[in-house]
Amino acid sequence: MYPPIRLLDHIIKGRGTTPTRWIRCIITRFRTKFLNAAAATESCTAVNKNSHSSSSLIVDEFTRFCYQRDLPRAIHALHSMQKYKLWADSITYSELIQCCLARRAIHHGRLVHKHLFSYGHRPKTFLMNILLNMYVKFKLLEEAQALFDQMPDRNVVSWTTMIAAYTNATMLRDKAFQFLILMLRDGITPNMFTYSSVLRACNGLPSLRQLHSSIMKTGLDSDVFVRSALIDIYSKLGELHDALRIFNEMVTGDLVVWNSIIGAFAQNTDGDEALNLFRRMKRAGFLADQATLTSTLRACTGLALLELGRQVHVHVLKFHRDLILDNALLDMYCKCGSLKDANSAFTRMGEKDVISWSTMIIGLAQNGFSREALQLFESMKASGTKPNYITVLGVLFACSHAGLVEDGQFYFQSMRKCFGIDPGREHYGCMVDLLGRAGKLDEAVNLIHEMECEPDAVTWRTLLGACRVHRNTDLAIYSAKQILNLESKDAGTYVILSNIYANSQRWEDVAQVRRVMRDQGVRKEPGCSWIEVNKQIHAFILGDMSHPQIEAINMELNQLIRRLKELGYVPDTDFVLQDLEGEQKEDSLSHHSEKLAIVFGMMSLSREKTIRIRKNLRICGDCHLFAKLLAKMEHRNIVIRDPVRYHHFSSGVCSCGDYW
DNA sequence: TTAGGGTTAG
Repeated sequence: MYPPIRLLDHIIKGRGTTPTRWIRCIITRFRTKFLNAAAATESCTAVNKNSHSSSSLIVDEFTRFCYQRDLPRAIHALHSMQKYKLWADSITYSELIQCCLARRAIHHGRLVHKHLFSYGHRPKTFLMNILLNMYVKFKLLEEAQALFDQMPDRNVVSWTTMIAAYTNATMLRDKAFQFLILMLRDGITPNMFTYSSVLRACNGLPSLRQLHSSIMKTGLDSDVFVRSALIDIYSKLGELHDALRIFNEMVTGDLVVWNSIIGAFAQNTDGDEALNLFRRMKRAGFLADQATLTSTLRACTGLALLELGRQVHVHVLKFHRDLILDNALLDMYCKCGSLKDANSAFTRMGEKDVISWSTMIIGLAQNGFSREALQLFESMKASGTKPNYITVLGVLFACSHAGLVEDGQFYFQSMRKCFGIDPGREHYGCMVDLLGRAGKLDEAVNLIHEMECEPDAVTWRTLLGACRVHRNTDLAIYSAKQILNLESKDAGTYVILSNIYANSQRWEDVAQVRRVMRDQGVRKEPGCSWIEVNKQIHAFILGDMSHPQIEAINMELNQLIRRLKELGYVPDTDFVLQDLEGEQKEDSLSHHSEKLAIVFGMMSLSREKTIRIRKNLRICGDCHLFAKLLAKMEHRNIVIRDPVRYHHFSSGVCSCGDYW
């Protein structure tokens, strides 16, 4: 027998002493934890031998059922106690309430609450806190608040429970701060529990810095919970330097703090740093858990590192099924453009939630399988999973990227009625895209004017993109001006505007745009493409000659272009964003970063391997044509991921059907 | 004896 149990048995059997009910409960609880329910029952029976009154028997029986976690019997016994106006001790009730929580039995929880307050009886603060926590965990904040208002004595736990409750309710985060102030006015000192909760409620740097300095004064910033909350909130507010500084100041880690900092970089699209930290963590001797792997997968997803992602997948298999991790794995395969792996991961999932379905729908749509995405959406509805804001966005995205105008309009018009989702700015954006791509520019403009919320720069950029495709100069200039009113330093828009003027030979306007760009210090982000070869990431930037094999790559590229021209390839110079002429125009196109990356991939990877490229800007028409023809001529599979979607090139065609 | 931090889809 576990040694402390012997000692407890010694106490229980008593040598003449009768343990108080409180001690007996502790013993029963101890036995439940370390032995089993039968042993707990045995110790209750041992206690009962000393009890003679029937009321004591009823209470003891209730106690036993509570510790055995036999909810129906415990509730049944509770009714008897209620009839005889009997009460058990606080710890027994706390066991019962925890049991109600675990079984999601709110009805029984409310019954216990009623019992505790019947006949003018008032439970201790400790027990009221347990009840408070129960309502919070059931997300019944109004009931929690009502109970809190009734409490004659509120201690630091009562206040912290409410603060944590409001922090978790995103819409009510301001209340968490108000409660901290009220708590201080009430003379209650916050502790590490309070701070680790309230930190997440900070919505801006000033409030965070102020709170951080109060925490520093108490010295509680050394607490690991407070520290990881600090790292997390600084990174969520985009202050990664502060997050990393707090992390580095730490003397010893624990796993969650590592997870905080890895998650911070993975979410802030700095996957490289996240992966570096992951390696550092492993060197420091920590074993990754589900949260670590989820963040690591997200970093792979952001960087489109399929091979590394597959390695993480091997680690994932060592763990029990975890829905969040499974979803991250699914997204990784979708975003790395490997739909085959994504499909098998999706099929193998034990449990699927709205995120799993949405990830797969969006993944299919982005990879050019719009019809399949819509079919999956129908299966999702049939499975009983309710679509949300993002699911519908994925569905509309699928329609707009395949020119399915009627389907898109149907889903858009029925989303409120069928799924109870109000169309947001992003849904309108998808519709503007859908109509714009299909050449229905007037309808797209009308829709923008009908929007229930203000259009933003993204909405206008969508329209501008459609204007470029359908060569509507006037509307393009109008859209560009709308964008620049909202975002005066948007480099891409200036470049497009100057290009539109150049195509219309309006050289004075071109000069004017260039002048504004110079005066405002606007610089266009250079095109950059990445490719993973032998676990190394190779970056190609337009105009950058630093890659060690750049000369060989350029020679190979020029040769390929010559051979493609013999087969009828004509560079599409419409995409040149400068007012250059003839040969020069063609030359600036021929060194777009994705072309360099593709050629490098061809030189480095065996023919059966897919060449996978990720790039920071959208692919231009000329590179698209180049990739299609090259895929055919060289019998290669090429996948290019741009910031919006994927292009799978094979046998001279692209999965996007030249519609993007 | 009760309360706290990190992980997934646009």
